Amino acid sequence: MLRHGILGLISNGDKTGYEIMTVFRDSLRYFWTAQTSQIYRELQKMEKAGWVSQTHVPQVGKPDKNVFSITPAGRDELLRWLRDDGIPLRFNNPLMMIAFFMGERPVEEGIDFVQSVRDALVFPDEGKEASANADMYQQALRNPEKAIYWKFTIEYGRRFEAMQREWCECCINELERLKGLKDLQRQSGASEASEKGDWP
Amino acid sequence: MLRHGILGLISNGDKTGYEIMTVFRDSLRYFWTAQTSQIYRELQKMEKAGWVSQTHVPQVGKPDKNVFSITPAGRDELLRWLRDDGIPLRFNNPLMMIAFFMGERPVEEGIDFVQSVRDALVFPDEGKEASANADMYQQALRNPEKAIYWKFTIEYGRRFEAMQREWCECCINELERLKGLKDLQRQSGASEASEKGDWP
DNA sequence: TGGGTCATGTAACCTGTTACATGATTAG
DNA sequence: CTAATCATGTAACAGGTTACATGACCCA
Repeated sequence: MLRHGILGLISNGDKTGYEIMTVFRDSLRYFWTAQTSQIYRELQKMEKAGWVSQTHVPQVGKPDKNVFSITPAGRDELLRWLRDDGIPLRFNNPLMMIAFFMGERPVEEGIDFVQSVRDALVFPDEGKEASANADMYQQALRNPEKAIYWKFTIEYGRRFEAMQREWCECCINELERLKGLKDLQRQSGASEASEKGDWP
Repeated sequence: MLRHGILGLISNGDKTGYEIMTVFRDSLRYFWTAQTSQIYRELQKMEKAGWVSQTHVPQVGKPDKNVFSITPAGRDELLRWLRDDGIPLRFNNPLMMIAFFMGERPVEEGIDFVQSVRDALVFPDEGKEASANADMYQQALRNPEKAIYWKFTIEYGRRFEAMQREWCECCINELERLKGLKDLQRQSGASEASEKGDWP
């Protein structure tokens, strides 16, 4: 996955490992993270596979750099990947792994947990995003066919975050109700209550 | 993550590696997958860490089994994890990685791609789910405080899938519009058109 | 003078995937 | 008779994380 992601970035113009790192950090971070160590390792493997070629560029006042360019074989591989590698729909979600076992803790702490999740959800300011990666936006103006998919991934992130926020609100409501029920039970003896959800 | 997930499962009752595998396969698969090879490896590490203890149980007519039980130290670790390990909100999404570079292909193939994504989204039938893991549902009846979180994770899956389906529909609409625009440009010379999205 | 940016990586480790191996019982 | 279920793993590889190391230049 990362290997092909890097290949896709280089296909939009030659890049150094450092530049690739900044694109992941500033633009793709909402769906993928990558450490420099991993990027440099993948670049070496890609060169061995013949997908990219490397040029050493001496610089003055800055460290020298290694610029990577895509080869014809790399272009073939990029298209093969996009065509043939299938659709990955299920991926591990560590947030749900934790949520699944939250019943081990008291209800009050469960409410705190879901509230922290909700508060941590802040979708990026579009103005900031634009300035963070100005050259991507420049390219987009010249190439609407690529820009449309970049917009799609941003939109996906926006919707995902909205969905999660709504989910948090419903969870908090249900947990508050359960808490109220438990408080009642602690005061009186035994009691029954209707168990109906908030869910549509 | 997986290590603590396994610990959580064992905390709800002693289990063999095989049983843990079936729970991941039948119930947790919507947010986490795990291979048997990985489960057995983690169990050995957990025993070395003192989180679980292992008992060899000879059987007749079936292979012998190793049953794992949680230790007091394991219970402490489970609660520590749930309390202190922070909230993981960003995780790599391979679907978006592919979508981001789909502009390398012709618009028609982009439409096919998004349609395949949409068609591959099928949320599990709740009736089937219930029968797949009958003992979990039995436990849920006796323990509503745990059951509520299990319901939350299922609900998250349902909402996530609905969100993705809507996203696909919007993408298809926009791509069809772009395709129409390109067809027009191919017929006549140059032309302008308003670039406004479907997005709210 | 101290922190940020540009620019490169290595080493060790942890986590996840794929492929292989065994072997009895049971249900169709 | 054949496929699935129960039940255990190992080995090799691929992918991701953490920590460390270097060094000049520029801005406050």
